[in-house]
Amino acid sequence: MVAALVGDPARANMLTALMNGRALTASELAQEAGITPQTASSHLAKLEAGGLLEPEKQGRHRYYRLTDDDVAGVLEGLAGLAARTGHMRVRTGPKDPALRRARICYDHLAGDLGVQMLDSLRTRNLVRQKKQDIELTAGGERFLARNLQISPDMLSHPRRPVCKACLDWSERRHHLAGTLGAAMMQRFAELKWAARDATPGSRVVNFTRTGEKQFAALFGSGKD
Amino acid sequence: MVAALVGDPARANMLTALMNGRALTASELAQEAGITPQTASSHLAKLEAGGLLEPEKQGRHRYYRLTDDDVAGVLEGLAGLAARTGHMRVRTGPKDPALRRARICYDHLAGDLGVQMLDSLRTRNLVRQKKQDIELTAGGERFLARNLQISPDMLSHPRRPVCKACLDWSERRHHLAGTLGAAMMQRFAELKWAARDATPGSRVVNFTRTGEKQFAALFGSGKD
DNA sequence: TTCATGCTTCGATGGTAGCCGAAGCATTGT
DNA sequence: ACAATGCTTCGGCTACCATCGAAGCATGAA
Repeated sequence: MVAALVGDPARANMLTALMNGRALTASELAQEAGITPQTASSHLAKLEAGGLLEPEKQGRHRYYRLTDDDVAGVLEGLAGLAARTGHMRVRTGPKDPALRRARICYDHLAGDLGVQMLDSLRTRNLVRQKKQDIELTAGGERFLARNLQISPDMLSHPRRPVCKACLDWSERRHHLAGTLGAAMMQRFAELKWAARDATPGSRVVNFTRTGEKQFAALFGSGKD
Repeated sequence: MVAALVGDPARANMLTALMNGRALTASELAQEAGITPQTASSHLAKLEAGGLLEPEKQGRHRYYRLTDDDVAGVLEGLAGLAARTGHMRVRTGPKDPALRRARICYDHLAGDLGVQMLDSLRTRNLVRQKKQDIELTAGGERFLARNLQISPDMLSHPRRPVCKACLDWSERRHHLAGTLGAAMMQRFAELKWAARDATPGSRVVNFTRTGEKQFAALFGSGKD
């Protein structure tokens, strides 16, 4: 089972080190986990067999990266659960500050800015949260149409909800997922407010200067 | 670490059995995992400490349920990853026929319809649930007076609460007990909407055709 | 009260998996 | 060719933890 793979501390440290989307060599991962290369080799083979990692040979190095964003998303969810109980592992969220600030979770915005955005939507009654479910209000629809040219009919999907609360790995609070979360992220990219980092596989989202200003104007809480 | 909890096969089986949102007793979970009760007890304590499960004591039974939708979501994500590598788990679906739909629990309605009724009351804010306790709202009192001719003073009792969440035997979710639950069931009988089955000792409740219609009109969720 | 049921705690056992040292390939550089 | 680096395989050791028997509580019923 997959969870058993993530359950081992050494492997968990390796996976956490890969959460920024970059690839690391086997020895780097060994050092990251505090184990010898031969032990790491065994772990990496298991992670690869479990479909969590994908290897890439380059010279005498062997680079490993997370298979895809689904894996990263699940790991983020696990980290979120762990954070709630205080039963956390040594590493608290991503150490990379850029990753902490804004990153891709599946297809929507996560990190500090992602949490901040949902907070803003909530306090201004653009969305309404009941228990786990979030729904768009009439005011929210107007807001989206006016400021981001997003209309409700773009958001309907047979099996996916428009809004969904997704537990944020680093912030330990919810950010916005669902078709709306995805659509907003896509709009940010189209407007050239933000773009995924050029490094292949990286999950960092870089905001442009004007993008940051516009984002703050729409979702800022005054202090940013 | 949370993943280590899910990683153990026995615990994984327990969690999978709880994925439908219903609650199961410790012994049922033990059987589900194929282990003895004392082993299960140890596992359940760990899952509870890890924040994945929440217990609910009822009589000499101890029911466990998943803490919230976040937990279920992460488990689903893990199952999704596992499914990609070819390792799937089968879903259990055996159980009884019409006793499951509607029956008497002490003196109130239980089964699918009982659970559905409480769900309906909750989503329409006719009752408010705080933790384990349920209380009738002002709108709920109006609703009862108008549709079932039940007034609040009929419900007061020295030792019994008006509303109480009772864990449903077949659905493993809450239905409504207390003096209100009893009064509503009694009213259903008086209105000839439903009656206990004729066979002695049977706990089945049979709804008449008109009763079923009326019940659905009051508490239906659209699909029934 | 006494009995039965459901669950937990205690203690001991065993299997499994992580771990490292040493040796074995593989690739690159001189 | 040889050496150096990076990674893997092998073997044995160790520690952890799931597991169960037996006994201890708690609750509900007779």
